[in-house]
Amino acid sequence: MPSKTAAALSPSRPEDKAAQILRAAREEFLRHGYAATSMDAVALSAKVSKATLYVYYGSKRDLFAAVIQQERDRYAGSMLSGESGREPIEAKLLRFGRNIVDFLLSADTIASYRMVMGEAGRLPELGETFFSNGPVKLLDRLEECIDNAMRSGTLRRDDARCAAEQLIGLVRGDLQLRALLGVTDGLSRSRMDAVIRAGVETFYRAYRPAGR
Amino acid sequence: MPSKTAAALSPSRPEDKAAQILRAAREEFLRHGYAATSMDAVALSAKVSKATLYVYYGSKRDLFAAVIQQERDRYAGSMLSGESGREPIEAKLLRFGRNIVDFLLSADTIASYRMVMGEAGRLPELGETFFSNGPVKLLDRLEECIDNAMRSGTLRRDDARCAAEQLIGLVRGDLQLRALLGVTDGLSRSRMDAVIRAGVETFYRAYRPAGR
DNA sequence: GTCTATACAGTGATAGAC
DNA sequence: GTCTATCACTGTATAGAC
Repeated sequence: MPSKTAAALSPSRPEDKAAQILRAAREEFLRHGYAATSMDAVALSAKVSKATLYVYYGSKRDLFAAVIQQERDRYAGSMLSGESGREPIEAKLLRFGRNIVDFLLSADTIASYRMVMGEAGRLPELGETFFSNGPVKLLDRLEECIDNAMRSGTLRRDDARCAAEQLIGLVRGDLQLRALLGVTDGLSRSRMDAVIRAGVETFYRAYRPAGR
Repeated sequence: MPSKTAAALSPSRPEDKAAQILRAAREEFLRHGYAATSMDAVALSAKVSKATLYVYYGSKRDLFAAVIQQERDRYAGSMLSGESGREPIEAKLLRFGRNIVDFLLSADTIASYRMVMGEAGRLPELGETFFSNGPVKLLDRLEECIDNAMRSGTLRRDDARCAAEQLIGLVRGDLQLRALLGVTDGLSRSRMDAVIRAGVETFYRAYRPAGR
């Protein structure tokens, strides 16, 4: 009963070892970036030996790719949910804006943007998958909401996709850029909310139905 | 007069050696990022020995900081100039938008954003100086232009700073994000111009004077 | 000031014992 | 499958000749 039971008899880790490694790798890559993260550090953080690590992920690039693949899924959250039909459109837009900015400025999101952008020049396919499974998903959902509002006459009819991009651009302002560059001032709660409210107001001025 | 004349007698390099090193370092850092750039590569590219390199810049971080400091100045360009008073406001806004997007999406700008963002988490003061001497300068100039337009009644009176941020956010759309992530499709000239025109239109809808 | 040569730590990746 | 020990290599930084 050597190998088989030995594996079954280590019950202190009910979860898969691959997932354990992936979690550690994610943390290290997010904190230090790709090039500055060593496989030693990942192995140490995952509490496995480096050789074991290479059993699951053939190379550092493979491991990084797996982390990115996993990261994109965070966008599938319930960012735009909770809508009740009776809610006034401006309140709804404001809620969307706040949720979107909260998400974009969360420490994890900022760190993963930095991580992917830093390597996008050398690993372009990773940037593409991140983009099409991350930001695009968010845009799709927002477009749908805006399209509904346009069809119901709550917003002026126009290109919903374009409007969704514009709403994001407006509420984002320079907040995301500041966060990505590590500029902490100008990111107070009050200023963030002021930017979001002003963005929503501008959006509604441009997209309110004629005569309102 | 050994050392003094010796320096004067190497006429093959009229420019300062420090500048020569800085140029090479900029190129390497922009292309490969901070961690993935070796001092060997910089020395090779600058055609000096590594020891010489360490004479001028005490460490790799110092050299990187010098590159960032230099990079911020690229924003001082004539992005918003060329304005003739008679030009209609919409045409002027469109010109601004095109110049801003052209600048933000240029290969050099994208590379320097990636470079600074990638290290902003570990070298926060660099991100701050880059931001306050780069993007903020652009915003200042745009604010001034919009403020003038608001005072002259060409645009509705409101917070000019906020409006300037919003105009940038609108014309930027997802173009900059795409470029930073290395997503090449969706960056055609025609789509870029469509995004910019739509952004300017939305901006003007929200900020045109009442009754126009 | 500039070079060659090198110290010394750390890198990704692997071999072999268990 | 997992570990320890090690490989070949590259990294930053410096000493010493000129």
